[in-house]
Amino acid sequence: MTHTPNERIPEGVIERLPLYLGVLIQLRSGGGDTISSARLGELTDINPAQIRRDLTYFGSFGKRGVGYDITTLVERIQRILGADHVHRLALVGAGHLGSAIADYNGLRQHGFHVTAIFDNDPTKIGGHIGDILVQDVDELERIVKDQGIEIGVIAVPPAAAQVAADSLSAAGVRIMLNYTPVIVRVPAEVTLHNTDPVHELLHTLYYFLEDRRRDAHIAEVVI
Amino acid sequence: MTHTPNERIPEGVIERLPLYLGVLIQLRSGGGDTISSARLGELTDINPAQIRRDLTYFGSFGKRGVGYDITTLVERIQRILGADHVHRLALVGAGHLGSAIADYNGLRQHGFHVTAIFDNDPTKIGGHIGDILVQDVDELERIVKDQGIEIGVIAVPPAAAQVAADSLSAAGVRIMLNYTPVIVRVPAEVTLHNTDPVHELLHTLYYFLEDRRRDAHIAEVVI
DNA sequence: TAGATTGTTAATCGATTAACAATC
DNA sequence: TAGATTGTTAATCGATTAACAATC
Repeated sequence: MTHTPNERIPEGVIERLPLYLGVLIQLRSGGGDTISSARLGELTDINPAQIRRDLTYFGSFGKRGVGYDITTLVERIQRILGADHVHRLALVGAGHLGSAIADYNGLRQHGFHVTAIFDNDPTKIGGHIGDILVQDVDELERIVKDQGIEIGVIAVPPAAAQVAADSLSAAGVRIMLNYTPVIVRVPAEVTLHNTDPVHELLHTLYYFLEDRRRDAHIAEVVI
Repeated sequence: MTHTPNERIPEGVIERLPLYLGVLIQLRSGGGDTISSARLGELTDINPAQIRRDLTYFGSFGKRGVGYDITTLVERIQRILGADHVHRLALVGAGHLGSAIADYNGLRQHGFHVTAIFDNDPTKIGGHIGDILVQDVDELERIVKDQGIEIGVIAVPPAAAQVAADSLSAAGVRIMLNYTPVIVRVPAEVTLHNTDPVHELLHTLYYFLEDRRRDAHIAEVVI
């Protein structure tokens, strides 16, 4: 074991682990027992050498000549990512986006339990999403503290994003997902992740256009 | 101009451009006229040298000693990303997620027009989301072709994801966003982007836990 | 002219991958 | 033993950043 636990783990590794995990869980439920890095590479479109390299940051989980035991690998990756514990989650915003997130079964499968939902719209407060009560944002700080909620998901209109982030910070939440296009400011102790469908569309569009430009260029050269 | 148009552009650059664009549009609507890379760096948490480097892949848009003209820079980045044209978009899935995307104003601001929405649920077909009619997925291929839709967004339950992708491919869609945890297979000519909230949560959780582990370690050393 | 800030180079840093010895 | 596949090294490749000359 040359593995140094204090070595810095590249960001890319942490982005790929959830991908491996998803495929492995699917394989496990399909009754698979072992898998090679070559096969996992095919299923995820990732270079097998990279998969092996990624895993060795955390230890050696495979058997030479055989491959990786799927169940063991799932457990190891879950432990690495913190998905071996239940994490309570508060949703701010009970609109369509909030509902979509609350209804998404994948969360619970990975230990993320939506425990509270907040909104400021009196017509929504008191209602339910699934079987979770929608509560007043004014109660957020108290309820989040009481229930020991660690994660906040911001699914409100853009204008309300910063306020939501501030309430969550005040309530002691240290992990936030922001589904708003707004750049939200949070204290240093908060780990924040932003997702904006527009960014993803623009990003994808660029690569599509680049392909088309390249094809056009080739056509030109041929003519 | 040392700028070689055929030089390969790093992925990271294309991920940052939409971020710059968002901030610049905000600044423009706030009445700003020029901005320095230093200031833009503060607003986006990105190193100013990197911002300048990123932009020079596409030309030199600034004035030494002055900075960048905001309006010009917005237009340049929009052109680079393809956001200077209207792109028609079809939404597959009229549930909460589909509704959230259809209602999101940011899309239209960047030239993405949701032109058609499809579902297979008879109770949804014939209804409206905003002012867009929900149509039968069986009609997808014909309608997408007729309307010249270029982009497909998959917002269906996981079990229906591959079918949705296949229909979109058959209809000639070359850009897809998959909001499903399923790994969807598409022909080589399709540019696909995947988003899964679970991946984002796991990713964010890891960094949070890492911080906490580091703090614990420091505390240990101090004691 | 003095001050500011870009554009660009070169150095540094980090991530990916090919190759192969270890070993099941 | 022969075949397979990991774990690990070292080479390659690519991205970030500091530094500074160019120039507004």
